[in-house]
Amino acid sequence: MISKKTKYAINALVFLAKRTGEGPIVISEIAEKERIPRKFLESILLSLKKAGLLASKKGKGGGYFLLQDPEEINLADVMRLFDGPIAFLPCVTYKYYERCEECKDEETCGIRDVFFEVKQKTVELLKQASLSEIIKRESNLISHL
Amino acid sequence: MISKKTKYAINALVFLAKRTGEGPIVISEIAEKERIPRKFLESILLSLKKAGLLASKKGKGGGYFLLQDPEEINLADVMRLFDGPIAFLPCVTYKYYERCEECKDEETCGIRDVFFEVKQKTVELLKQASLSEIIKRESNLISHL
DNA sequence: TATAAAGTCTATAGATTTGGTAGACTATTC
DNA sequence: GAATAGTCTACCAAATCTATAGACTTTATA
Repeated sequence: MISKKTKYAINALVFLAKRTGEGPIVISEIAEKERIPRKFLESILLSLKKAGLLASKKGKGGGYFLLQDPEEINLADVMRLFDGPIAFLPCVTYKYYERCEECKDEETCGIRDVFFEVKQKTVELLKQASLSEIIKRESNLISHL
Repeated sequence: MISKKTKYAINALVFLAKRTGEGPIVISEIAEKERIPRKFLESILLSLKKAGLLASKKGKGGGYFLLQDPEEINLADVMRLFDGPIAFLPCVTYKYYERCEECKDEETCGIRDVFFEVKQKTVELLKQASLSEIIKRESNLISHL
C-alpha cells in the first residue's frame, strides 16, 4: 500500500495538472478541493518543489504550479520520492539496493528472481502512468458512464 | 517492500518444500539454516499453520511440515497472509476493500484505474510464483553459472 | 512413569514510521 | 505597512515492525 502522503501528492499533482496555465494555485485551495489536511499538504508540496516537479510563488497572487510537463511526471517517480523503492525486496531495487541479511546466495535465489520480474513489470506500468495518462483515463471513464 | 515476517515465511516455506517427505523438521533447524530469529519464527510458523499451509507434530520427533502441495502454495497467498493486501490502494483490493476518504468519485478515478491494472498484473505474477516455481528457478540459476 | 524434546500461548518492549499539528519567520504585493 | 502566502523548525500520538522472555502443554521413549 502507498502512504497517505504519496496518495495526497498524486492527487495534488493531478489537480495542478488539470489547471495548467491558470497561474499559481494557493495551498488552501488544493487542500480544500482535494480534502487534504492543510499543514500536511504544505510539507508534501515542499518536497515536490525540492524534487523539481513544482515551483512556487510567495506573497499575494502566489501559490504552486507545475514545473514539468504533465506527460513527464509519472507515478513511479512520485511513489519513489515519498515511499522509497517500489520493489518488494531491497535486493531487487536499483537506487536503494541492499543485500538481504539472511540471504545465503543472492545470485541463485529463486525468490529474488521472481520479485525482480514483478518489479520490472510494475515499474514499467507506473512509468507509463503520467499525469496526462491519468487525466485521459478519467475522461474515458466519465464518457463510458 | 514486504515485511521481514513475510520474507522469513517465504524462506521457511521454500526450505520445507525442498525437504518434503523427510517428515517433521524442528523449528530450530529452520531458524539456523535460514538465519531467522528462533522466537520470531515460532510465531510465523504458527500463523502458517492456522492458515492451513503447514501442520506440526509436538514432542520428540516432532516439528513442522507442509500440508499442501508445493505447487499449490504461492507468494500471493503468503504475502496477503502477513502483509495484507498486495494492491497499492485500498479501493482496488478485493478482500480488504475500503473507500479512500478523500476520494470524490471512485467510479471515474483515473488514479484508481491505473492502480487496478497494476494490482491485476502483480497478483497474476505472484500467483504463478509457487514454491515449486521458486525452486525450479533456483536450479535454473545454478545451472547457468 | 519420569524426563527430555518440541510446539504453544501470553505478555512485553524498543525502534521506526506514519500522519499529523503549532507557531514563528520570510518574502511579496498593493 | 498591512495583508497574503509560502517556509522552516519543532513536536507529538498512534500504529506497526521486529523481536524477546517465560511459563505451559503435549508426546515419545528409556
